[in-house]
Amino acid sequence: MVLVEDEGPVRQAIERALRREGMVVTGFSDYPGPDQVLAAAPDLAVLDVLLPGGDGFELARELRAARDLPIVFLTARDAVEDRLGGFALGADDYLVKPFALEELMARVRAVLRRTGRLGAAIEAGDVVVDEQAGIATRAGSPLELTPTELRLLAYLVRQRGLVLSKHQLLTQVWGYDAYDPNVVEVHVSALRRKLETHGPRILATVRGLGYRLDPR
Amino acid sequence: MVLVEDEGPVRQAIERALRREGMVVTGFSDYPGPDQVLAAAPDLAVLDVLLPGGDGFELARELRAARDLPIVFLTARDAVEDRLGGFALGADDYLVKPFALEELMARVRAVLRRTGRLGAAIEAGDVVVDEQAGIATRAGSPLELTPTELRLLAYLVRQRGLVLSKHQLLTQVWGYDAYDPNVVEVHVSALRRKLETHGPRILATVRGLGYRLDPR
DNA sequence: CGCGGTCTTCAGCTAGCGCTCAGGATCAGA
DNA sequence: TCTGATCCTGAGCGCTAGCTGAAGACCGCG
Repeated sequence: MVLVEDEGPVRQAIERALRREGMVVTGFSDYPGPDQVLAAAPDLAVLDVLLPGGDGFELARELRAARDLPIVFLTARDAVEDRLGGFALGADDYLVKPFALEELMARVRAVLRRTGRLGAAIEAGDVVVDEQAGIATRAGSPLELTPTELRLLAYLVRQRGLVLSKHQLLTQVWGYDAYDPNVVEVHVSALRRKLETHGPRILATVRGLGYRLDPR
Repeated sequence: MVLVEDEGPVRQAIERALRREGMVVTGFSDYPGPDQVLAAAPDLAVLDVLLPGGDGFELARELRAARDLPIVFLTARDAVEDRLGGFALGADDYLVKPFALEELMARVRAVLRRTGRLGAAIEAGDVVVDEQAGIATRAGSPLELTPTELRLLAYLVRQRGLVLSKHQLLTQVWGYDAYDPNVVEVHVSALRRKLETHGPRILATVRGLGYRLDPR
């Protein structure tokens, strides 16, 4: 991950957010040479278009010439119209300032997923989940999970150790707005049954708060 | 948590919702000085953009200059276009009014999680509380606390060394308006029983005034 | 159109939790 | 030492969160 953005606070906020997702971030505050960028061996570059000492589009062109690197642009409003010709130049996505950090995160994830550079298996204790492959195992034994159970388990594994409210699970795993706690309860129940055929309970209920996956 | 919102009912609703999530909320109904805000040592600020006597953006700029504080804006629809343009990014997230409370909660949680300020355990002496994980320990041993006891302990830890009146605890921990001192007494009693299985008394009664957690 | 698999809804049950109450202990002041 | 106020705490009760089996809704597929 390479990030080029001249405004300090903005850059820091984005860096923190990306690191939070487990990415390795190299930040530049001024126009770097293509060699500097490529030295970081990034999977993705996030470039501000307006840079002191250079132009994000020009940098992108040079990077693209060197190797196939997904690029997301950050642009000021008026820059869009003029230069969007540069979109043809191979931006995988772009955001118009101002944007919420959440928005950028979503785009970055999407681009990485699309370009197949987003990680494979994740694990917590003896539980391994490969969402891409649709496979989950515990202590080496495969778990026969339904799609929903797999997404649920994957989310729990990613957030292991944290209490996740049912509402949070509904929005994150199901994409629901409505709040029907029982849906979660039923799937947790089913997931536990399958998990616990291969070991002790690791998916704990925290009454009044939600659930927590305890890695061991 | 600092919340700046001039409409009383809206502010109260948000405050209650945030407190239910275990956050300590300081609310302002009119434009506060940056010093006032920072005095609350917040992990996050939720700012209305349109304020009597000032401008949420200006406040945000001052806060950001003083320290690295995540900020979520509440904006009226037309305000977005006009004003947010100049502001570029800087906001960790923003919501356009009207919005569902749940929506705000989700954003706040997301921002806190991302900025790593949630799940950071707080401690006083040998007592450690991780509200995000729903776990509290004393001298390394886990305390089996009910949700209410956990919230109570977390608040006490955050305000360690200060005398907290029962009324204050009721409003901050329970979100009550009514005043039934016995409710607090009963829960303090239960909390002490659990705390004191792993060490001496650290939760002192200050007769006529309230309680105080004495770290050591 | 029927079938298998999956997800959701429903309803009954259980147990933990928070609150109220009351009796006793403790404290401060006279 | 007496007295009233304050605080502590065990006991009990109602409520609700959570669990789960079963039935109904839904969906893709042949």
